[in-house]
Amino acid sequence: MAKTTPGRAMVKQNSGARERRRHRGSDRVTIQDVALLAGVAPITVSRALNTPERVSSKLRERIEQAVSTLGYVPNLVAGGLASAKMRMIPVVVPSLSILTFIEVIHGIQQTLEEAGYQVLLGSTDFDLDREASLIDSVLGYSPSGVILTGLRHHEGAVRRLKAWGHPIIEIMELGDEFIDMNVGVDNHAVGACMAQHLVSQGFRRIAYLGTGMSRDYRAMQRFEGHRQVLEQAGLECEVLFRREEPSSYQAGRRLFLEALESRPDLEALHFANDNLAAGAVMEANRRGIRVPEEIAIGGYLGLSLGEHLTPSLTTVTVPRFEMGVEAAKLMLARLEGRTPPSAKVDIGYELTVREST
Amino acid sequence: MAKTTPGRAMVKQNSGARERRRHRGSDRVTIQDVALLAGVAPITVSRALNTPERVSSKLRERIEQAVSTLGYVPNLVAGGLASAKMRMIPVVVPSLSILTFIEVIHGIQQTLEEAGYQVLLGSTDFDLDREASLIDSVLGYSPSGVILTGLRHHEGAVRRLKAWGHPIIEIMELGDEFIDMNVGVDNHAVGACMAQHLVSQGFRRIAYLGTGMSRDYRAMQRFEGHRQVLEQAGLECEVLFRREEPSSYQAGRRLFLEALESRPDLEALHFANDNLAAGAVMEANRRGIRVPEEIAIGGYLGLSLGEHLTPSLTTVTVPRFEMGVEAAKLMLARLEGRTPPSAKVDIGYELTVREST
DNA sequence: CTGTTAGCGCGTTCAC
DNA sequence: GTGAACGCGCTAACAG
Repeated sequence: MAKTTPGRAMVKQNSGARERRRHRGSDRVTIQDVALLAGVAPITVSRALNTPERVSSKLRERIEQAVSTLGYVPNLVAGGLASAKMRMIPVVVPSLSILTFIEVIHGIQQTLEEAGYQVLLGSTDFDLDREASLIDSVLGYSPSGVILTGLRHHEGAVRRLKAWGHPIIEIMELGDEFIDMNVGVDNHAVGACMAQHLVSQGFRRIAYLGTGMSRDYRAMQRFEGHRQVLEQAGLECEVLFRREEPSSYQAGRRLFLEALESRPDLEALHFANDNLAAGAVMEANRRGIRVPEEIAIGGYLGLSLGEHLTPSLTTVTVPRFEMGVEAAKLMLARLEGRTPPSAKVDIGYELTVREST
Repeated sequence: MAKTTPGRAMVKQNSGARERRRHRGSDRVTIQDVALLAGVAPITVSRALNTPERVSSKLRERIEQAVSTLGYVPNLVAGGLASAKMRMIPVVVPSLSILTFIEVIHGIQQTLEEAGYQVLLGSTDFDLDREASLIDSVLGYSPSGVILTGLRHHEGAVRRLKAWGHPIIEIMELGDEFIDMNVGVDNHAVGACMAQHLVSQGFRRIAYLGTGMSRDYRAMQRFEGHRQVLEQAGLECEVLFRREEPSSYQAGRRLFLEALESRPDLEALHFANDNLAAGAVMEANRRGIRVPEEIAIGGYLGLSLGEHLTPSLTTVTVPRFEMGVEAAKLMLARLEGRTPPSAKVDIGYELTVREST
């Protein structure tokens, strides 16, 4: 019997493998194959991979050897089912065509990927119902946590999320009624900041120009900050909105021309973001209108473009990439069981005064 | 016995539920709960959800009813394990800080999400080893397919991918040696196209200026196209490279100044992309250098910015969003069992002549 | 068209 | 420090 052992072992191995794959044969290398080769139990392989410190270095080495000779790649789905946790974080944003969200996602992705988490992308087109169903479906992936945009969501979704019990971060906006954690910027203060700057520069006839506020209520919050400052300064609050149109250089150019036409006595224009403001500066260049001598222009975001235009653009800069990084760090802290100092992070903003005002 | 049936049924249901959750109690609603409420077998619920046409409308209705009263959300991980397919497509790109990739991702994401697939984001920082390990780890999610950037990959990764047996699309670049499917643009032709334009405009002293080619070999392919055209025209091929630096408006401005300084007799500048070219135009504006009278500027990409600058930018436009959409469509075709007309899609490009040349 | 049975590959639980 | 047994929730395979 002893002398047949090797042969029998091999036969058993083969037939065992075939047996297991009787029905739906994926020919993937499994933890079982590794265990067989390393001469240990599957669970030991699992431990060697997930909690190496709980396995003797001798076995660990043998297992690592087997892993690399077989080219074993863990089946994260099986692991996820067993442990009810996938190393995955869905990030749900309103749109991927708006640079702001992209930059935040970049920060999130970079930080999470370094820590071994993958980012799942979802976009809602600013529709809270779509957001709700998207949230439901991504929860089906058993993610480790979720990152959402804004503080306003479908009521049912909020209820389900609160019951869910895993880390949730709401980004972009700051407030008191968040689900779990909150990283963002005070939109109202941002709008007020630029308005304050324009007023303090001595401008009196100031207009606020924006697009898309019917979709993105955060743009409306910034406007509200602007409005209050003007009111307190006793100034009239001129507005030019194109609520349905997305922001673009093109839209900025049009808005600029319209404003000049309808109110030629305007002294300063506060644009809802740098895309619009940059469009306005470029239109002014094309028409030979001097900025800020004939009319001043202010934006919001801190797009790198604004720095290079002539005149360079005064703006309120929000650290968007850093916002993503902070959100990811907060997420990781919670995932690793650390208790973050605060569940709410104000990412801040900065008034960047340049030539256009 | 008969009269106790309802009671017993309830008891059984409850105790059964408890029993199942003996060990690790997730209190999630499962397909089992739905089946119980609808009075059918779990598999019927599964079918009603995944292939509704194979279930009688009567049962389907009852099941839908049960689903919504219980608020059942499918556990995609369990389904993924059972079917060896998660409705998920990893998209692996070199960088999320380069707008081009973002726009392609946008097209992919939008198209796939409509079809009920989620996009998993991965970035490699142009490192083929990182790409290889990223590929290995995303395959662990049992995705339905994979989208990769470029045709050059780690050798082992290519081998494993070829053995994998699911749809794989390589984007951005066009070639004959692709793994499974290929959607992209002919970089060599793109570079030649702009060079051809500049030569045909009568420019003779032409320089090619680029950044980052040590990381992104596709930039080098475009340059090679440029070089060949100049050679055939009997012109000298001037170059100014900053191989390590990423592209930015800032880099474009510096490159522009350096070129003027080192070779004041240059007539036209062919920039490796619109970020650089736009930077150059903006620097020219700032210095009062007339474009194209004193020096012409051409770019590549078709960034919307180029259209709004003064002078507006001549460029070779590549439909990046559409490239993503096409890649996603090809993926979907394969996933739905349709055989696409071709495994290779040339997304094309267009010379957009504007004021800067 | 519907149900029964048997896993998918791994990690948790409990025992040694 | 290591292993055996079991089940996570769902679907493929086969039968009726």
